[in-house]
Amino acid sequence: MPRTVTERADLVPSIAEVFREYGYEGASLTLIGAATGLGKGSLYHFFPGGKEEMAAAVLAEIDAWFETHLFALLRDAARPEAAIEAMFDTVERYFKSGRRVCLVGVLALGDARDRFALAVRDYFRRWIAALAGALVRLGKTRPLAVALAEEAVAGIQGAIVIARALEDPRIFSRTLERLKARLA
Amino acid sequence: MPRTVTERADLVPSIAEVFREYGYEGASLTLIGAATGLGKGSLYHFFPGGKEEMAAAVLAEIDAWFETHLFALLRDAARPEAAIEAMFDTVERYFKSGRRVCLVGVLALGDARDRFALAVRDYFRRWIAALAGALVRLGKTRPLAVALAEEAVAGIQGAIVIARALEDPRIFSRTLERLKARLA
DNA sequence: GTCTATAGAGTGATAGAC
DNA sequence: GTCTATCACTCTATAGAC
Repeated sequence: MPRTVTERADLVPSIAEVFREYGYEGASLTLIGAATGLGKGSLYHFFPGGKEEMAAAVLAEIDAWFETHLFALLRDAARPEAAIEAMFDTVERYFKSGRRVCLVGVLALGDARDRFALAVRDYFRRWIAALAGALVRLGKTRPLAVALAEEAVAGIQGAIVIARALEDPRIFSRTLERLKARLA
Repeated sequence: MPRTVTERADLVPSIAEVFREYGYEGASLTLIGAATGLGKGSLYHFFPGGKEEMAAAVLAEIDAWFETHLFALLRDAARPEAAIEAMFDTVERYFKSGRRVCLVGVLALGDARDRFALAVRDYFRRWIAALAGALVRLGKTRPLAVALAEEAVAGIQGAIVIARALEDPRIFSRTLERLKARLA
């Protein structure tokens, strides 16, 4: 049997897509095995905690991605205006115009929500806080900035739901444009 | 063996809560049996198509509820302004300030989405169309009315996600207030 | 007897754990 | 790959209303 060395980190993106497509309950180890090309034995070698540890690893990776590609930029940008503009572009591309769901949002709605409640809450809190901070630096009062940030982040999540429901990616892009205009 | 006569329609609300709480995959017949107090025999007597028929019945009931309590009012109201105001009140109460998820939205995101795609698409289409119609009668141009209706319905779905994620019902009510103001 | 509502043991398949 | 638990579902049996 060949010994093709695999890194745990290399598995996470494949596993993430299975969770996104089938949800936490629907993502069976068989599906995850097929997506990664690994047997159950190998999967348990990398993730002794089983399915729950796999989902936690996926969540951590998503969180890290958003932290570096979105939240940090919103917090540190010299020009908050440009950072907000970039945020919407990044979101548009990341969620593939609503064809790709937000796994964090799916977990928030689903039955496994209690298991990942901390990570889910933290992700959305930090997104809203980072966006609100950028808006404050744009000259908005703090209460208004927080309100607008909440509206934008909720709007993005809702746009994913509606785009999937109507099977129409254009409504996702359209909604993002409107949300962007609300922040200006 | 007691013969306590049950109506199929009486079972649907209990089954609905199981689907809402556990999702389509997570809602096992054991859970549904416990929630309804019925054995598998009875469940299959009322729903020969099994779990899928149960979910379809739940979706149909939700659809009918929204049709009479929301969509019809938006379409027929003499005063569209009042109907829109009432819509937000009804939504606030129906979703229990975001503590109760929207099963239609959950199904739109989940893996069983293809099975119920028609019903899900129809529900959101009719909601957006009814709200847009009311906005037109309020004097908005049709394109603006459609844009605002899309934004409001997506915003409601997003507010549910965020309220669940942050475990904070107040953000749901707050977001609904802001969405209402956007339509005025 | 017949029909309807009920219960639940038993089916094979597949789940996640190891 | 092997394990046990659980899945959706089938089937037989039964009680009572007509």
